[in-house]
Amino acid sequence: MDNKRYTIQQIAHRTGLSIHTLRYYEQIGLLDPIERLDNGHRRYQPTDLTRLEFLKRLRATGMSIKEMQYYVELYRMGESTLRERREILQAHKDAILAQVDELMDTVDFIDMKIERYQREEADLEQADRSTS
Amino acid sequence: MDNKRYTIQQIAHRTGLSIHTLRYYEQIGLLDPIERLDNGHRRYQPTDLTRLEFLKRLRATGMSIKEMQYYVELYRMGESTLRERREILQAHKDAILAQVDELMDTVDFIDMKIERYQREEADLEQADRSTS
DNA sequence: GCTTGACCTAGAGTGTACTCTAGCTTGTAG
DNA sequence: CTACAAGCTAGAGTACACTCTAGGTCAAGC
Repeated sequence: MDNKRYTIQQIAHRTGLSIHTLRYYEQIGLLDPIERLDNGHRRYQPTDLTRLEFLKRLRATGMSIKEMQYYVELYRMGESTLRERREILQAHKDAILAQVDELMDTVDFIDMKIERYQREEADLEQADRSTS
Repeated sequence: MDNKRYTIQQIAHRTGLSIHTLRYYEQIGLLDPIERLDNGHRRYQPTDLTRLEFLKRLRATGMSIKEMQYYVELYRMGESTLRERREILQAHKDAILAQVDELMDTVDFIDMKIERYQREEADLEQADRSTS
């Protein structure tokens, strides 16, 4: 059941990445060289899709391309790098949690500002009514 | 008590923004023109600091410079834009909460991967012990 | 009077991550 | 046979948000 193959277009749809980006990711080594048909067209495998979904999550949570390249490089080196890869993931998780903290602080901050604005808007309407 | 003034360097320290960035933010209109000494040196007021801290939060939570410029423009137009400013803040808050959801999903995802790695590391050690 | 350090402006340069273009090949449908 | 869609490569271009440089002014300290 690992025999499915996808065109670059299908992968673009499934991942939400552009065709350009998919070729770019392969070029910079985030993906292993993709299997080709005789005419040179790429045929992606399910494992490529899995990798892309993982990479997409890392990117979306602020990991840089450079860091992802390093991670993938370790992955290629095999099980001797398991520990370092785990440490990278743990560090990234910590970074995400710190991000969440900052985001939630700002949510509180914005909430206060919104409340202030709502009071001011109400005051304004009040003033309007009394002058009309 | 609104009579304090700060040099650009002091503001850089307090906000964590670089001197370059402070001048840049003023140039693109995120700050109102800063008060100057006779020799042309900027003297920042507490209100400038407040604005910067607000802008810094918006940036850190993913608002683009363009959006911030628009917000500041509305602010300059006075109370007639209160409602639109509130709506912008509410939309930004929603965007932040969506971001937090995605971040937390990825934390779960990474946690699973870390656990898997830990099991694999343990297995490896086991194998090591039995062959040594 | 000279050096030093903080500041100034205008404009050029940088890093990151894509994103697009030109020119080409190939497979299928009419 | 031709048109068209999908794909290919190498390399150029873009958007964003800074970041830095060159060349200058100015005030204070030795």
